[in-house]
Amino acid sequence: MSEDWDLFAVVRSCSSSVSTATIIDNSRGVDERGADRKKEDLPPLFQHIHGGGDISRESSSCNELQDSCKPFLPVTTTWSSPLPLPPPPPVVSSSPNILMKQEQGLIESHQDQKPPLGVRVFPPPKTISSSSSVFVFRGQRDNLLQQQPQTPLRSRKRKNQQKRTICHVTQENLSSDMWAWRKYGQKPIKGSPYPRNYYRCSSSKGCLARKQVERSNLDPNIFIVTYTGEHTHPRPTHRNSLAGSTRNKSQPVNPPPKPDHPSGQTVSGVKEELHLSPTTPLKENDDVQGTNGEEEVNMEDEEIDEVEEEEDDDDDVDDLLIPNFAVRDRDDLFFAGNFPSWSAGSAGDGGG
DNA sequence: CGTCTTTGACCCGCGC
DNA sequence: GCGCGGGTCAAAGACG
Repeated sequence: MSEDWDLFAVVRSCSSSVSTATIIDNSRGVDERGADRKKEDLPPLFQHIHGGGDISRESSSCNELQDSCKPFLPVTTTWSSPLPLPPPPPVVSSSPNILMKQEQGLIESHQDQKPPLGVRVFPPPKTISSSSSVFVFRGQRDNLLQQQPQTPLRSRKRKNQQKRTICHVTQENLSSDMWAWRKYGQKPIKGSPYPRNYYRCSSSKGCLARKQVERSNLDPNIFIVTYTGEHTHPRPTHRNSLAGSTRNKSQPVNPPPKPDHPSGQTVSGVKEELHLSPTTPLKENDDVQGTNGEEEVNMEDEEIDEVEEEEDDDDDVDDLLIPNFAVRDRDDLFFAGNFPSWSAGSAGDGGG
């Protein structure tokens, strides 16, 4: 039962088979998990979980997200805005419509618009549409950027306070993250048969970037990756192969803490795919975005550029809606400290 | 030796 | 104000 979670430990490395990646911005203020949760087979392409709007804008914010999700980004850049969203503010994901509790089970495909192949569009969650639930993250972005010096020992900015970027990825993509993550906790989530794993960036000691990985109760094949905080260091060109990096072979993966799920859904059936370890060394051809692999995802860099700037203006919206494809190597820009030159390759990941 | 994983406990935010 | 749940810390063990 818990073996599966070993996979979660897989936050990085692995094959670069980026096929399914859903990036959505969610706010934990909603409790829609009961929704129809229609679990449809996610297309081999990466899915986009949010209803329309200017992708350019939505994708703007999440710098970190971009970075983290980048690996998940498929080369296919399909986008569609099926939802008649109101004129999105000049900011990133200010549209409540785009926010959804994917993890909660709000996933629904807006087939009406017939999104491009591989693209999954989700209608604006009715519940979430309430500004109350949607804007829980308001003003957090700033905090994140400044909280570093102020962050108490336990920077537990509540859910509604932290900027969170949610990505839905398949197991395959799960490990496509180039960042070095270190697991620091695991907790059973109420309402979900699967526990949530907590990772923090181990590339740098002071890095505030965190990552949560949990299996979607809707589709066990989908993993919900939530990124929080920002990396305070340049993106590693290569994963540091630390001492215990590859220890997933026979590790007693933390068993899924008694599934709260009434259904008693078993994690089995997915374990097969879980063999990766969060610290698995990155493969050369994997994504190694630090150097050139990122190039693969470069589709509309320029567009991204614009968006990024816009996001800057936006204080209210901390939620990041980053379209998978939107993610590019522009990440360097979003580093807390801006490392214009780290792109050279000597990111000093080892602890730069 | 250094780093990572696992696990229990603690702390705190949020809802009632 | 209380309880629940989530997020984080810290210690022990394990691996390369």
